[in-house]
Amino acid sequence: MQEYVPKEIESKWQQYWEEHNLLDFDFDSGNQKFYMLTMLPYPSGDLHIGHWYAMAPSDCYARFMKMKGFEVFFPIGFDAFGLPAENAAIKNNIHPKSWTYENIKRMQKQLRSMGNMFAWKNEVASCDPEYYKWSQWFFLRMLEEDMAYREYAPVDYCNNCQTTLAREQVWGEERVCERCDNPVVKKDLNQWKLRITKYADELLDFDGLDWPERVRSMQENWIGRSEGVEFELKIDGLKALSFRVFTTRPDTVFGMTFCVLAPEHKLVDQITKSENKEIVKTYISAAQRKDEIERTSEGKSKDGVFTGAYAVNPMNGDLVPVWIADYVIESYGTGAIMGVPGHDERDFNFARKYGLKTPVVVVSKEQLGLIPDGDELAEPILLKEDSVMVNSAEFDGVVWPDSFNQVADHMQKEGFGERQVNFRLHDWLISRQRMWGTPIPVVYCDSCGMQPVPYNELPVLLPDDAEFKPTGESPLKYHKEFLKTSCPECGGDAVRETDTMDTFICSSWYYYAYVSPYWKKGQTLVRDDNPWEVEKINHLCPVDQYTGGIEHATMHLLYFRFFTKALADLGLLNFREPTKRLFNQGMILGEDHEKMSKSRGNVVNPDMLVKQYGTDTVRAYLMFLGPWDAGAAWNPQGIEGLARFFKSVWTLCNSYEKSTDNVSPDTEKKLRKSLHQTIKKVTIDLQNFRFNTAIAAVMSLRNVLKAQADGIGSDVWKECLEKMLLMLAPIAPHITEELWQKIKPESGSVHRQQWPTFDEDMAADDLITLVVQVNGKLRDRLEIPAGSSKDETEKIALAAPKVKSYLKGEQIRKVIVVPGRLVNIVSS
RNA sequence: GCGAGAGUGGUGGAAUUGGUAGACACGCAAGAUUUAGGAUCUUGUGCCGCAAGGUGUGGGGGUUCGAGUCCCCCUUCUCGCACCA
Repeated sequence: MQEYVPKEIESKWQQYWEEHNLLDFDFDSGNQKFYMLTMLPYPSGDLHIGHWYAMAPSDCYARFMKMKGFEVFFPIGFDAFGLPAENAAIKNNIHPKSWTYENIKRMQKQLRSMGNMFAWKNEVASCDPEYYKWSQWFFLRMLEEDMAYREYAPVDYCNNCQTTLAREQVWGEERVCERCDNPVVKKDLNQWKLRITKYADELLDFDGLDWPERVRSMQENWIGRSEGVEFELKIDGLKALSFRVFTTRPDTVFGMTFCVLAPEHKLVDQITKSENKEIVKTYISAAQRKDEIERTSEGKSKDGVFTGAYAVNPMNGDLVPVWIADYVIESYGTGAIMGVPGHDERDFNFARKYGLKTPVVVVSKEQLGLIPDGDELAEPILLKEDSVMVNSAEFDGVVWPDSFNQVADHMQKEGFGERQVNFRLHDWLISRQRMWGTPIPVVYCDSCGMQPVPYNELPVLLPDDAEFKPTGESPLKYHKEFLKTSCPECGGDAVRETDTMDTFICSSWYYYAYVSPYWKKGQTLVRDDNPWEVEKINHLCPVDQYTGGIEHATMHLLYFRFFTKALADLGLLNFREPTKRLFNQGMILGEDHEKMSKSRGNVVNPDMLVKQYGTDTVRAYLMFLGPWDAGAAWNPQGIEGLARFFKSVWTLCNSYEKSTDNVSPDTEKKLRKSLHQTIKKVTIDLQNFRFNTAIAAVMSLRNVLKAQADGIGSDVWKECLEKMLLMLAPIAPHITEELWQKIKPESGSVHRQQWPTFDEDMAADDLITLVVQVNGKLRDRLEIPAGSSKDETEKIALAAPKVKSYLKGEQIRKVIVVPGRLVNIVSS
């Protein structure tokens, strides 16, 4: 028999499967569908080991489900818009389009070398006009429904990348750009936004979703729902002027000794007394000049300035000074707060710094007898549960949560406040001042204002001849043919929007695009179109199992849920969650346990590994490294173990041709038992994405086979080999196909076989190892029949000589028997 | 600070409901085979000890006949959020 040479068989089978449509999705199969989805890759130009780590186990699961009898849809595509293409364009003087399509071509080849059962016929690339015309179409529909809107607003802007950034693209305390690590600044621009906040509450509802707790809590945290009260404060002496504050602790309102407005607050100018103008102006311009780094990293010390104005506490008529301070953020809540220093850490620090009073208005029940003096507080009282209101007029003695409700009711009744739910989540800012993205399909006319591009003019195409210079502005701004157009309303001169969409738009609906790729290709679109084949989308979606990296927990995974809900409300989908089940794989790290990067020199090249070991070994090793969700550090030596394993599987299968009718019943039994135990373990493990232990179980079966070599040629031996190949088929599709064709060519592809089943009785041991402990310490192990009763077990254990010696002279006080497992003898 | 998760041999990692700690692999050691190297095979391998035995899952305490697993305290690490009112 020939040697196992992976590269000779792998490309052969890849080609064979594709040419014979062996793994294609068949709508008419009658089998239950299973939509398996792995996050679509960005075509960076080289398939990284991280892609393998994400996709190989995913493919294994898809193949496993196929063998289990499901009709599996496992598509792939490319998230092909984005900044790297533009940077490459500027650097190499090449159009981002050419750069991107060259990369896609290269990556297609690399992806094919993985041997995944990808549905290549359903492939999409988001930079294809036939793809992004639908992104534009969705935008127009959302615009009609007021789900998209334009707003002049301060935005995070990266001077280096010359673009606005969504909040989640700004990282860390230093507030740096996620791409280039440069500090982000604030800039006022007219921006397009999508009303994701409309779905804030629904996005918090994870009912019926089998998602990792981690992602759920990250999303909850991100959405940041908080229940409170919003109420109005009038400015003393300027009764027409008022501002609103949001608080989650209305029960502490009697402890308000000042108010704080964010420096950007609209009212600041109007209420500032002339004698305070100078200092306020200085403070504001200082705050503006400070970039975000300074503003947040300044030791969190609270500073601010007094405006000279006073506000009226609507509960008791008290006058409180109005300050401005940059610890209050314009974009959260109302951009203004009530300062209750007795019961809030930040307010406390602020009050102590500026000599403001810090009265106590809620205490614990224990403190009721001796209410602390506010002036002597060393720190604020942050108690909420079971807190009791004091120094609060008619509300004295009211206990949380009644205290919240009674004050809220009072405010509502008196008409100056009401209950309010606040979210940290902001509307999704989708404008990007970049060229390589989906053009936002609107035009601006001098006389008619903003006008949507008519549906039948979609797509608004990106020019192929834009010039890339490092000017910092979108090349679309200088491209006359693109820029200049006519108004769809009046026919007069108009200019196109030159901003493009955030690429998270593309990835918010790609899994629906897969179902009917390039649907209505070349056709003129109308408003009432369906963006996909309705029967197909309803049959295949939602996605049954989604897998991908945890890094997308609050961005992509939130946006794609939002998009599904929005599209459902547009009547385009009949479900509201894109996927019920999500699994996040961990990250693959370098040998040094650090993130892989070129600068560290710890990057592992999958192409080299494939060349050396073959695809099957690389796939299997990645799955063997550890639990998939935990991630793993690359260990260059470990892969040898998998290479050896497949070699030995190959060698073992040579014995298939041999035959014998001279096998001991003992060997036969051992083999059969191991086989069924292995099938059971592998089936359960694969179901739960525990690839590492599944592979370990097959390795154990291999070890048993080697130890029972006298069984070679027997029927059960052959059965073990066959089923071992079936179990390995999803893990190592090529070698198993090759060997399967050697031993059972008449049955067709190994990947079209039924997943092996197991029999509990066959898997059961008939002898078990009984552990005998004396006073909790292991003293002996005995082989006893599996079905032994409690009494029998106890008798056997007590009779064991070793045990007896430990019990000499001792009195037995208690005997604990766990049938089938252990006996623990407790002696005096 | 808040939230989530994790600390098990030289290494990656296994351990149903609390019931044999270290499966499976890597590495290492000895041996076999080989002209040599490589490859392959066999055996061994938590730590201390010649052995009997003792000891052992980040540290400390507790519950229990019995704890890697449950409870309390501490500690270290990773990730996410962070002046959110």
